[in-house]
Amino acid sequence: MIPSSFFKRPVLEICPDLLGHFLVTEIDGKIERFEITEIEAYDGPKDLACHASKGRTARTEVLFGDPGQWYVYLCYGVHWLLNVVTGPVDYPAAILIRGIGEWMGPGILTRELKIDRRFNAQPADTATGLWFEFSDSRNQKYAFQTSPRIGVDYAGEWAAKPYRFFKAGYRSN
DNA sequence: ACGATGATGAAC
DNA sequence: TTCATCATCGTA
Repeated sequence: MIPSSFFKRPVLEICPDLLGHFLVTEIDGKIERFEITEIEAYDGPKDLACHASKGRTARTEVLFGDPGQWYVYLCYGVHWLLNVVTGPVDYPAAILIRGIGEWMGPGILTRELKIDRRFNAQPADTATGLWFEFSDSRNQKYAFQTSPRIGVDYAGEWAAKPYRFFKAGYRSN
């Protein structure tokens, strides 16, 4: 299991290290592993695309909390989106999981993995039934590319920042 | 290109 | 309490 300490550092530093490793589910005793192929960084109070740019509210409280916890919210009233909170401590940032294995798209993967608000503010560990694992060693590096984030055109200059990370060949659009 | 569908934050 | 907005997706 990837320990919470892995997430206790700047989000832009974590993203390249997380690609290629695994998101793991345990549902009804059955364990499944999915390679992480596409993610996005949401980086702090000044990032207009980050929900925490609205400040500390009931919804964003988890972003200010412990690194390594899940942040799950309902998007467009339709899809649950899965994020993991990153550090540093008291700095509101997170990584959106956009593509895993065959499932491309942040709303599709949560539907397939039965992820909803039950996971919000829960730790990413085996007790929760949703966690990360290193594919080989924690220092394994995988080739990746970047692009602007998807669906955040409203965020001004922040919309153009290359905060989307994806493994080569796994670009979903 | 557009509608579904509901939580959220801000205004009133 | 009302209103605009929104880290998407399937159908057309």
